[in-house]
Amino acid sequence: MKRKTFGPVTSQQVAQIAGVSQSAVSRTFTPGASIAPATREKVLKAARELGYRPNAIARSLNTARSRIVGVVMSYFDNQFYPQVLETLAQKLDELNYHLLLFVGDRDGNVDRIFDQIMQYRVDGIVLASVSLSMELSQECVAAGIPVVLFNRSEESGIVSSVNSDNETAARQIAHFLLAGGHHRFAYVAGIADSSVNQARQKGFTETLHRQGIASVHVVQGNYDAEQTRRAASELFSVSPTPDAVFAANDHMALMVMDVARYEFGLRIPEDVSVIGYDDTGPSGWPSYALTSASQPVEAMVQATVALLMKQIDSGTIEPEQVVVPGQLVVRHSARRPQAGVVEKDGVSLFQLQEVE
Amino acid sequence: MKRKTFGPVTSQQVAQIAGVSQSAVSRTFTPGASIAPATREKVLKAARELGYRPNAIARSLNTARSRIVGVVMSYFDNQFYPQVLETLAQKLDELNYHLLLFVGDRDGNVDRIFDQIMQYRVDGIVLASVSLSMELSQECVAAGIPVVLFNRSEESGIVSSVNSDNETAARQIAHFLLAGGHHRFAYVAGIADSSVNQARQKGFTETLHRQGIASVHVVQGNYDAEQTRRAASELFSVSPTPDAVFAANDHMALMVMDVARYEFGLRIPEDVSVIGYDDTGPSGWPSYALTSASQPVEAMVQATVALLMKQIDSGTIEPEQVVVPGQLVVRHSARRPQAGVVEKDGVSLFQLQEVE
DNA sequence: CTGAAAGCGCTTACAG
DNA sequence: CTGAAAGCGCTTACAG
Repeated sequence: MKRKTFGPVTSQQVAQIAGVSQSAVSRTFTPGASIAPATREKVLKAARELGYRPNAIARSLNTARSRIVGVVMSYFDNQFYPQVLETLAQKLDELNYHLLLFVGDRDGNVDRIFDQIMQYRVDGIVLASVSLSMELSQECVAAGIPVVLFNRSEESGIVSSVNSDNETAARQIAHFLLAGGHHRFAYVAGIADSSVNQARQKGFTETLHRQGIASVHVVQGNYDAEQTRRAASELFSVSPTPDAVFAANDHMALMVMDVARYEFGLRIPEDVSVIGYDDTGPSGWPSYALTSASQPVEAMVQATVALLMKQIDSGTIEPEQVVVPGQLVVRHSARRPQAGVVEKDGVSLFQLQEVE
Repeated sequence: MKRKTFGPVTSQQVAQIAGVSQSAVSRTFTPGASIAPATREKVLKAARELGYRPNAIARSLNTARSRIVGVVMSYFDNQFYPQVLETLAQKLDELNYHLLLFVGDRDGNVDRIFDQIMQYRVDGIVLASVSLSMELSQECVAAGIPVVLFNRSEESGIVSSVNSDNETAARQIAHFLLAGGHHRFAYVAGIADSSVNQARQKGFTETLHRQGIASVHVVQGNYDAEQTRRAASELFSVSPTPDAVFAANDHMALMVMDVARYEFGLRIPEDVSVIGYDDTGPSGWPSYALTSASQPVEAMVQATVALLMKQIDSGTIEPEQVVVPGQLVVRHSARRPQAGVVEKDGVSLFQLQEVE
């Protein structure tokens, strides 16, 4: 019915040249399949001549395994995410899986993307910077597709997630600032209903309240550079001006530092201390030297991939919430407390002896 | 032979429920196929009930179009690339194409990656931060797979590429620095045999030589943070110290600025001017305010996608070398010349009246 | 170890 | 406009 055009080489063609059956060709390229060394050699030789590569698409159709993982990500200007993406691609590659990338609109228009992902019959999905609606989660479970939320979680607990210990870290930051002798606190929030923002805000403000701080000035940065600029301006415009600012992520914290220094002429940390969350590359740059709660990318990605593989291999989906511990990396953007900062492998960390 | 497990819903199942043939289901989901509205409705209803989505993998097998573009990228810590990736994913998505991401080893071990890419029968390939060997290029042409090199090129001209006008921009930078009254020039090189490095180095040094500058201190940053740190240290350690440094990209330029300021206590631009290339996000941050040659990501990606689509649609591969013009964005990391800097849409640009 | 053949889930001439 | 059927390039029981 159709005519064979001069497309890529097929196993059929290789078989012909090698003088074996098409099955033999297939077996040659299927690890563990039973094939005589001699046959194998003939096939490999012919394959080399023709430049044959097995068609992964066709393979997927039989095996019902695409070896593709769909990844939805946004906020590419926040270094944390590209770093995650790079690591994810590498770790998947090691397992011979591949990564189909989708960029999430910030509007959270997941449904359309989700539809696209599903069409490719991915073996698993990683959602970073976007959350999944209840409905879609259900559908994944029904379809038997593992999903893991990366750096976000869902209350229902119906879908797996990997996070750092946001609330604990935020509490630690509160104690760090308290111990550093600060008095007027501010919090630059991320998108209000994002799970990480909630956990960080909760840990921070609750701890402060418990320690007798009556109020925390909360402004919305929404993980967005421009909004953060405005939020920071507001922060430093109304008096009393804060002497300690915790931004829900580094991306916003760096912006806060720039606004403080270059628009308000404030010295950091003499006039105001700034702390972030993520410990991304730029935070370590001397111009910023941002004190920040680390999110161990390597460990978090490792956990993500492990979760995915476990579910793919077992064929069953048992949601798990993984929490990877992080550390408060102390640099120079915040006044240091007298005690509690320890040196470890060349970096300074804050060790909290929390007595709750 | 095989038993149907409870996987995703198939068109067959939808057909059964809708009481139509499987062909009808297929047509319903094939834009432009001839299908009666009434039939279509029945199918859509059944599809909705079952949560049916056409299997893109199976579709690819017939159409010999995967609607997948393979992208090889590295240097994720250089903001330029994530930005490119994000834009690329979005533009492809608009055309209903998808992006399979591969992370290139810095060793340039393209072959293995290439093999993987080919197995998925991608409709096109974008190589950013990695170049293709002659051999592989041939193989792509033979297989009829469009390839475009992004931000790099190949002498042979056998494969398409998209670049900014590296040499012109570098010449402009030389003139800018000359006009700014600098005398001792240095160049922080990227990987020596990368095409963009060569073009930038050539444009810069040749222009300087032609204007009577006897020597330019060239050090190797190799696009790598740590190597750049060392290179910068060397630069500022041997006297006479340069008063003008052009780094082959922003990523290195930022590092040079940090080393100059925080390790050598130099003031920028009073003691030394620094210029970069890419005009990425961090360059605009007040802490750096890096003067930099812009690479218009949007336009470059647009050109890349256009090239790809043209070749995919036509089925023929005619290599094209696209050069997108950029501009020298003037900020505060380099002394400004008396004349030539103009204000445009809120940014300062250097307009060269080159008299060659 | 090997080949013939069924089947994966679609698309698309073909004949109505 | 519609359905039956061939075919896309593989994998994998099955029977030797």
